[in-house]
Amino acid sequence: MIELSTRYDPLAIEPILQELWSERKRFSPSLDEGAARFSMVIPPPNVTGLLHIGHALNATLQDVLARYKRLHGYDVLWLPGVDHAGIATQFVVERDLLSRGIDSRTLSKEGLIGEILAYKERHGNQIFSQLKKLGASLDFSRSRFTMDEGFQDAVQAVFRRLFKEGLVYLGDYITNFCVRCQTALSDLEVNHQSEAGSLWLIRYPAKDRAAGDGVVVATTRPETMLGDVAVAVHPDDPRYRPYRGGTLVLPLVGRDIPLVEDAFVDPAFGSGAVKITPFHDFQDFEAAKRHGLTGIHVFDKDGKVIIPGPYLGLDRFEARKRVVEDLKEQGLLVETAPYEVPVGRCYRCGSVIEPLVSRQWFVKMKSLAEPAVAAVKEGRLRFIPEGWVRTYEEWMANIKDWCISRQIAWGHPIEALVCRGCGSAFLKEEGKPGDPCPNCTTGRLEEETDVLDTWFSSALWPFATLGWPRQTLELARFYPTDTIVTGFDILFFWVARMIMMGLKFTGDVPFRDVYIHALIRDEHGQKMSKSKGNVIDPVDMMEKYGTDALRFTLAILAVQGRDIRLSEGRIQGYRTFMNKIWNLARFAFMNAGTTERVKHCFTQPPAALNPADHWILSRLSGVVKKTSGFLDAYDFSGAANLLYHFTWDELCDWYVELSKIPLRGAEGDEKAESARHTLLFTLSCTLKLLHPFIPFITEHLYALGVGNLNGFEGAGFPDPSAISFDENKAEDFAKVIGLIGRVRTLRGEHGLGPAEPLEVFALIRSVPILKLASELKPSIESLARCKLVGLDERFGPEGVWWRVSDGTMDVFARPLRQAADIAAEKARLLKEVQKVEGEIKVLKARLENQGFREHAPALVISEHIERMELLSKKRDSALEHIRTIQDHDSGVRS
RNA sequence: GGGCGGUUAGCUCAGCGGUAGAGCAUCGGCCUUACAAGCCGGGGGCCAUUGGUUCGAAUCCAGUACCGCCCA
Repeated sequence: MIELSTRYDPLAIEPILQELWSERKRFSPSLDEGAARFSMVIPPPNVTGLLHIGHALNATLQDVLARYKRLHGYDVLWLPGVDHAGIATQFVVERDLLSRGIDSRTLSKEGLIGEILAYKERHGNQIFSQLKKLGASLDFSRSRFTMDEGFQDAVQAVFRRLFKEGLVYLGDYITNFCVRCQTALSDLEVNHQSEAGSLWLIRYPAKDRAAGDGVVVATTRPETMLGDVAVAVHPDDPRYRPYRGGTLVLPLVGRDIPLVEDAFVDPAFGSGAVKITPFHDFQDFEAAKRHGLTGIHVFDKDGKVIIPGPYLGLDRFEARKRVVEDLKEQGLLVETAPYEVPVGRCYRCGSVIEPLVSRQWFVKMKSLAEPAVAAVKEGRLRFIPEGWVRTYEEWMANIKDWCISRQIAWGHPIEALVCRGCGSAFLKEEGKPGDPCPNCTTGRLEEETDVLDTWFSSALWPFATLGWPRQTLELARFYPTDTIVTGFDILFFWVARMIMMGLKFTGDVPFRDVYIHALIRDEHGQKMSKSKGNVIDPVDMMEKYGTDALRFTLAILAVQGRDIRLSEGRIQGYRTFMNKIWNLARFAFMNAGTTERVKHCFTQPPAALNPADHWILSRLSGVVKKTSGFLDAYDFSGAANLLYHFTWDELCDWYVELSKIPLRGAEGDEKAESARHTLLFTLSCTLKLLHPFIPFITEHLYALGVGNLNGFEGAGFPDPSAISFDENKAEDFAKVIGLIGRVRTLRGEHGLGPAEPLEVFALIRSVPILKLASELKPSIESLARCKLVGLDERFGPEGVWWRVSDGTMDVFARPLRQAADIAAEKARLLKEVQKVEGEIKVLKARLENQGFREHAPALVISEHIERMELLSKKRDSALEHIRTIQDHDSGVRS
């Protein structure tokens, strides 16, 4: 006999299974040609990263899919890996060095890379062991790293081809520059937000006019005025007509600058006149181009002023203070007003971004974006939920060239030679450093020292991890992958770029389905952050409540199209569900006898069935189909909810209780045998259904049941067509459940404790159900805690009873040790009549409505009529009963 | 400024044309030998607001208000 403790202790079984799973390489694909394949790649976390709750959600959902597909017989590859995360990793290591008193700027590039590699050795790949702890069924033998050797080949092959096709170019443009990280960033790597600041109004005197005459310019960044080359106003703005074509004198500098007209100026902003600083503002850069103006560099890469004069060498923010002071002194500062200023900050370190003009590498995006949009339009690739298609298309339609060069040490090198003079670029093999530039007379070729944006390599993830550019077996079998599961925060960074690169370099989409899940917030909808102290650490949760409880919580909360609010209480709540499952198995095993018999019942559907067996198998069969439906549609929450309620409300609360009666039968008793078999079989199917969500407890229990450590290996998903039962019997049985429920309600509503003896009489107007109720007398008496004293098809009992009806069946009950309280019963019945009559009124009005009878579907009308009849009978029964007890009452009194 | 989403029970959320649901919380009764991390029963909602479409709207459409996110 299999014995279990009374409480489920996850910590006692999880480590053992984890160990077993990795030892046996259970999660490597068989590569069996005969089997259908299913593949996913994990969104690679940062190499030095730790598992946070978002990773836990992401990995849980993928694991549900992977395990579900394995149960369905697919040859599954779920491939793990990590991302080198250039800026983020270098940032972390530099901070670590600084805490040890080392300034990374004093190190050579090689020295810094050495430090990063050392750090990676110390802290890297921790996330893999955390993913194993989570039960993620990844094939760790195929782990990849975006900087590993094969990946380097892929990155360089892609760069080379894009370069040869003219899709990569080197140019002087304004880009977002982080003065802390000392590198250019792409548009996406800047977080834009509003911050409290000021709007300054500054008078720019008009040249050759009376003192005090001039144009008042509005700006949020006065320090950049040192590099102003013009002032712009809207062409239709009447306020500035008099200054048209005029010249202004730039304050503090004394340089002459023109007044230009440009429709990009918003007349409602400040004074309606803005300064043009081409080299430190994106809009101004474009405007200057339109007006043929040349820009002036104000700041260097450290954010310090480089213009000779009193401000030389000052930091941006210091320069701002000094400029404002000086303007005030000269009487040119008209006004300072509080203003919400749009500020761009580095998404890694949070420093204020400085737009700078510099020579950077770019990828031309337009021709890459077009096929990527078409792939979605043509349905070769789906977004789930599909609402994201619009966001995707919007971004793709307005896509800008992608700045891919980064001035950091940690990343894939840009293997190119550049001429500092004319800005020409060549592939590495086209020359060598020191060669004279073929395109100009003066320059010499130098090796490019910039590295590629991390996302450049991440964009190749789905195919580079499978061996591309080599034509490997894995690539042939598992590409395109089936599904990618990710958060919407990296839709542009990553998903869109993978689609573009996949199409460009493999000729096919990188995945068929993109499942986009929500971000996790705390229970009040706040973003989790260390500074707020509201972070829920998945590893803590696994240790406290068990991994399955955490996974189940995440899955059941994963509703499409809404943020997930997570509280520890929810996880605690689902821990009780794990305990419920444990005890369900405990009960089943307790009553099962030998392990041989358990194994048989676990794997073979029962043939001989009791009435309750028909019912639970019918329910089970429906649940199997619905679970598949939910999971095929990525409705994780729907599936988890369904399984939760089936397991708890139907299997545990009803079937287990019902099975106790036949299970009391002696050894060899047929009814006992059927119940035992059905219970064990239903348990085994339920474990399979739940397994994708909660792999540890289910595998442990299943392995015990079948007496085989390999658990679900080769078990297969429950097959509804193999479960036979009689649907009519199942439906009749549901009525008997209703009868029991009605007795319980009467007992509860009259405040009668479960120990108080109760007599019950049932008036059932259906012969088959009446017969079934008679057959199930012991079950009814046990579950409703009563004595069933009578069953009749036509007449109720004599005397004073409580009575409740659902229209088809009237249930009478009365306490044995006390008189039935007539006043209370009357009050209860009156309340019921009132409620029922309210409903009848609504139904009647609808049925009498001509339009309803003409337009509503026949089924809906017949349902209304049926319901109306039931309610009427219910009401009549109650009214009749009120009369009966009244008569009796007056009879007693007279 | 453009786009997207939300507003349903005290809290957190399902439902998305045909009788308003769940979990938690709450109230009443139970240690009924699988489970007190449990069992049985109950109460609680003009489905933000205004219009429209429809025989019928929490559900579809439009506007409004508030909340949130993304892009400029």
